[in-house]
Amino acid sequence: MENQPSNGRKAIEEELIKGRDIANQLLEILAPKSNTTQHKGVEVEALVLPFAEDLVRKVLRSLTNTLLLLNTHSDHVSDEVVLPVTIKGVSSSVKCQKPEYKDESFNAKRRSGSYKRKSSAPTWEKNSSILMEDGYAWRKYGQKMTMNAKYLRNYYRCTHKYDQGCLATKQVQRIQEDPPLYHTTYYGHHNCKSSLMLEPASSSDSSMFLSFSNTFPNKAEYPFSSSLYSSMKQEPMEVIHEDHIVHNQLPSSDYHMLCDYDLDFNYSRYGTMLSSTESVQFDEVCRSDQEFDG
DNA sequence: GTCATTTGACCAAA
DNA sequence: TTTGGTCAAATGAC
Repeated sequence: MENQPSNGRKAIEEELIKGRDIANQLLEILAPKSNTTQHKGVEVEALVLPFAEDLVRKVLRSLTNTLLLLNTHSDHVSDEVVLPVTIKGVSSSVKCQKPEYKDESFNAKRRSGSYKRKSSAPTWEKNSSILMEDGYAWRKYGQKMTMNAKYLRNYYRCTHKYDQGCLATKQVQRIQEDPPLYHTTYYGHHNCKSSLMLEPASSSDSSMFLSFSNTFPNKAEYPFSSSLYSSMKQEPMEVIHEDHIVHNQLPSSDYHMLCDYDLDFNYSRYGTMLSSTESVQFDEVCRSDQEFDG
């Protein structure tokens, strides 16, 4: 970051300050400020949540803009957890290419010629001690035991691969048992409109790039990063907080994850978590080993 | 009925 | 030939 041009650095600082301020506002709203807030219960939540959600969106936008700036003005992000790289022949900052396939080629059973191994260069990689959602709707399409790995590798594609031609995929592999450590590798960029992350920010052209920018560095470096949690159709919601996975049955009309930013302040302190439509009591906390252990 | 996951098979890169 | 990524039928949940 030291090498940022002054205008770029200024813009980054502004974005970070903005994000911090909005996060502070959000914290004030969510923090149990007084008894009056508490005993009003549900009505207060109903009033507060939409505003809180709006603030979170602003925080996310600000932070993703920051990451955009970082990637625009720097060849690398100095972080050992998130490794933005470039797909072979495709800059990470350009919008996604159109899907290679045509509609007619999608008809059905192509058991030949469709197993091309992807480029060995991922778009993003990250290691995380917690399993984080990333703001996109993923559909698992396979799992495999790989060489030199103790655990299954899980393969996910964007849910909108077929309806919007989104070619983004990711692989999640548990690499360590205790403490749990997961390696997530992203390939390609989202060109779908599955996420609130695509809500147009000030610079609309960045949306494609931002689609993967939400893999923030660790929270130690970005203490004001925020978190919403996901809801999944047909599956108990998994929220991992401090090495725990919290399962909640969240009805959801769409297989749509909100975002995954790891919130710095302690959610368990408030006993609730936020989605776009509801807050859910944390009443069950358990460690889960089942998803990636097969 | 619809949609997501599971899982064995297929296929191409290494 | 081995390994890894993807397909698609079977299955299950809602």
